[in-house]
Amino acid sequence: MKTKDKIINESIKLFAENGFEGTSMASIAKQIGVTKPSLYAHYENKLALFESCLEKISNEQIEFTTKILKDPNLNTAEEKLFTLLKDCSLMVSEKKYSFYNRFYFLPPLELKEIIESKLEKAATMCDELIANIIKEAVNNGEMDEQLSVEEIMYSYKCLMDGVSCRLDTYNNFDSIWKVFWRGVKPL
Amino acid sequence: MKTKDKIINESIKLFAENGFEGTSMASIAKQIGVTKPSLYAHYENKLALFESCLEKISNEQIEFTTKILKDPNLNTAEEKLFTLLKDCSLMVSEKKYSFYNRFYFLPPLELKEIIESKLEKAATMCDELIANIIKEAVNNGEMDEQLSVEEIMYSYKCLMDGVSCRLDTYNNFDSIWKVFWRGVKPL
DNA sequence: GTCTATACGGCGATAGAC
DNA sequence: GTCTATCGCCGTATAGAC
Repeated sequence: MKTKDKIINESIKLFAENGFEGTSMASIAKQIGVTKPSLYAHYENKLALFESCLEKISNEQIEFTTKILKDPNLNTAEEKLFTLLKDCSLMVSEKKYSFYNRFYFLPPLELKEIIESKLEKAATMCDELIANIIKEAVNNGEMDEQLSVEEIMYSYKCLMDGVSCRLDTYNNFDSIWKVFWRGVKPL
Repeated sequence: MKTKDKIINESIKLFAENGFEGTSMASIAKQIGVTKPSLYAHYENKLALFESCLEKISNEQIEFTTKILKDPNLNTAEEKLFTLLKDCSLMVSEKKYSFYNRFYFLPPLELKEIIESKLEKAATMCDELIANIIKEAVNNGEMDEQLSVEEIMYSYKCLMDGVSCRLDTYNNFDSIWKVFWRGVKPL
């Protein structure tokens, strides 16, 4: 792997674990096995490096969500949405989704606008994909037509936020899913 | 208000907004209108100040949860749990619950153990209070007896985590609550 | 592109006068 | 208890040799 790619990959992990201010250029360099100034040969400064991380994570998030929700092996909305919930949570342990969550939920004030602008596209696209699944499920009777798409959407996204901010507590998703599904299926 | 109390109150807000490393002693001093060394007359160092914040927040969290769940004006489990969910979320904008969440969900690695030990009591006590409400509701038929207390507990706590980590998205709690309650009430 | 050496600023913390 | 002045450290970032 090229140095530039190593830098990005390790930076994502370190930023996810320690935050922006908690991650020093020295610690990134050490992790890769180069010296600090080498980083500046590939990225103008710390902020530029961080922005590249945001872009990579944003693209991966879209790719990941699309792959699951358009997977031909997953037939029902229930299968698709459950798999997405579970896999997002598993991604937290790979330090990728936790990067997304950390900076989405708790952006450092001075980076807030940059982060929002870089992650907005992923957030919008993923929301749209999920909304389409829900619409279809309401129409074909898999979910209760007495509920609006917005109501289901808010609930599902709340589950996603909940499970992804505290992984260890939710090693068993089945309970959470059971209650949610009782709530959205036709009575 | 005494200087010592001013320090704690402003520190909680600043730590909640900017994290531990993102909050300098200088910024706390400036916010209060004193100089940096004055802080050290009241707290031994930055960590000791932070630990005092943790203790205050932990106590307030217990007090707050107890007040709602034991409120004689709230009669049903549904009223109590809905009120708790909503008010926790509103507390985020007062920078108190967001302090709790920030350090509970994303503790800086070197402070992880200290934070857990200081917030453990609040977490355990609040969980117990909630579990009792749920048990009672399952027993008196307000919730479906085919669901276990654990299943409902996981789901409710997931909602709490979800709504409190992203306040702006959930200004309308009714949708989320509607789906949850359909999920737990008797069929 | 990578290194050694270094500039410069902000940080936590302290000394000592009032 | 509060201040001014200052220390030592570590952070980002750069200069310049190889």
